[in-house]
Amino acid sequence: MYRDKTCGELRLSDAGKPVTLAGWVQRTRKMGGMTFVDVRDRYGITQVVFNNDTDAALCERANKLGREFVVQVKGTVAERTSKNPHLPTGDIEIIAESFKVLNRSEVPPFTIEDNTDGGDDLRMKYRYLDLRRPGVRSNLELRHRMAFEIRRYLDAHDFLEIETPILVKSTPEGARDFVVPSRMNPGEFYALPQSPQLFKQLLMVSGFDRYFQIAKCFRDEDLRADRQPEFTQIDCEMSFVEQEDVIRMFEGLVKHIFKYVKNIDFTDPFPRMTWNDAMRLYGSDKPDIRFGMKFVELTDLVKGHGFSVMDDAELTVGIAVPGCAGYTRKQTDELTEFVKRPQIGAKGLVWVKIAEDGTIKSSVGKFFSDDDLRAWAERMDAKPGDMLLLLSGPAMKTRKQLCELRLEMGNRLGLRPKNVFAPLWVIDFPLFEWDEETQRYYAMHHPFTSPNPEDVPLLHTDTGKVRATAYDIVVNGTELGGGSIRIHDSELQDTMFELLGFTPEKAHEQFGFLMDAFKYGAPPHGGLALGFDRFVSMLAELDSIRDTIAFPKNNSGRDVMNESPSPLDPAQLEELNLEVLPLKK
RNA sequence: GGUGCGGUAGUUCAGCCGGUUAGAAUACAGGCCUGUCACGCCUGGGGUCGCGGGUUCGAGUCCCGUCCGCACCGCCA
Repeated sequence: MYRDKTCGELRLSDAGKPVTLAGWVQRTRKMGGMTFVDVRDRYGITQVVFNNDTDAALCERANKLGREFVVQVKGTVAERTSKNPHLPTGDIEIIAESFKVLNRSEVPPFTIEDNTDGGDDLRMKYRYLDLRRPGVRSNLELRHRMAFEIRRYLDAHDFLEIETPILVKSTPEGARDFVVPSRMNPGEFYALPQSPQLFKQLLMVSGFDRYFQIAKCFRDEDLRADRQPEFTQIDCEMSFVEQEDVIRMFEGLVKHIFKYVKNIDFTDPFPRMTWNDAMRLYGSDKPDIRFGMKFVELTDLVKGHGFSVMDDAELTVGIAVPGCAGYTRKQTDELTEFVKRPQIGAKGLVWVKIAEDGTIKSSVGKFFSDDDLRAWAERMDAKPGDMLLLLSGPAMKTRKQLCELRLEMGNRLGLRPKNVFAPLWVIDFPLFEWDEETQRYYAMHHPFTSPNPEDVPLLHTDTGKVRATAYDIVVNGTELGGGSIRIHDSELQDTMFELLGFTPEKAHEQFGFLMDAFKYGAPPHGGLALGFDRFVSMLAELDSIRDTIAFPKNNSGRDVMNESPSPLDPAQLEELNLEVLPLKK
């Protein structure tokens, strides 16, 4: 036994007890005649005190301890004469009687503290040291706790946790696959799953009724702060359910997590919004409803005043920004620059300031009278002191641009606090999405999503209008997860493949096993998957999912700690019957 | 594939319109200090200014290229 207590558990009531602690040296403070050593483990920090009067040789040895040395300390718990209220163990200290250096440490390249002096890159290179920091550790503790509560909730609702394969068949639809060569089958490849979608549907055919898995998924696409090439989904599927059943079950799960992990109670049902409304009112299929500034369309009001930008535009749409009538020229210029950035791509921005005294200033005074502008303000329900911001252009593009501007204004006004959570179901997604480039329809969700039964007659006549039985759960403008009721009828599935441009042969080649399975009594079924990393980062109030993952990849998909990916040994390539082409310049 | 920002002591950063010996903080080492807990004080060591080229009498600074990191757009059914 290296220890009988941890560095986080001793309290005043333990005073007088002999203890043995083990941990890392957080810091030493040499006061001359005495030396304080903070010893840290996963559970906390305990101060150990060495006194020159008591044991000069021991104190001298303690003075030689460096940061992150691993030590074992034997001593007696004692009440401190000067307590530290910032530390749970701050009422006591260990009066050292002996100690052993279990291992030495080189000076770490950054400080092992919450406010570390290390940059992201360096922290990733020495991730094992970074993980010693309390902040990162508590993120992983939160992650564990959430996984535990997810299992507890789903188990209580009769879900079975079933593992599905990691080596699967490659499907060119959707995201790019990570690919694994098969040695035993030269020239053939597995793919890593983008999700266990097909397997969970097969489990429903097998009668498992309720399945879940906290599943690793893989997508070979470019990364972002909230996107990793391997990530984790809470993947679920249920039989004999309709949309309402799935929504109820997983609203319950999300509420359960908030309650038991964050102690936040959502008493009311989560609000719901159709995809159409989300696009019209927020310009996004994942609106952040922590704050207002809903879109108001002004196309009819602004036409015919000689302002060609608005006259020619398919859509003019605006938001009323509360309390910003005092914005300076510099600030409105900044906003104009913001929307003109290539990432957003607006041509310009129209602003109207409605001062508290009712006077109006705008960037379009040449074309519109104050009365015209007051009519805008009225429709937008703007109050004195507000500023209107308007964009014009092609409808969908302009909505997307205004969505970015709305979020920017929300940030500027502090309306997006990380500790406030606003969940929302977005429903009635379109089933298909038209792609201009390839001139064909794609499944907006995936090809197994069932159409809304009311819209089935439109499948061939008005394909783009068909709604899906699909739903997303959105929290604070982040897509936390989504799902759908699946097609369980092989005839309808054939129709879907046909509309998506699959020949029967192609469909059979890729999804034949699923279509075959559906011939043998597939129950009606549906499900949902939640992005676990995002969920954790949301509850940890982080912007990036990186610090919710023990060993994440960097922006270019590299693990800078172990320097992967890396070239293969020629012998390995030979064995796999593979050849690497010369790299393109 | 594209856009923006960044790369200077171990680390985080400053370094102006190109100018003489490149700074600060922190970390580290040595010394002093008996109640500290971001201890304090004194001293010290520490730099291929990412890399390559160019302009110039002279480049950390300007230009071109390149590599790396971060954020974003495209992409992510």
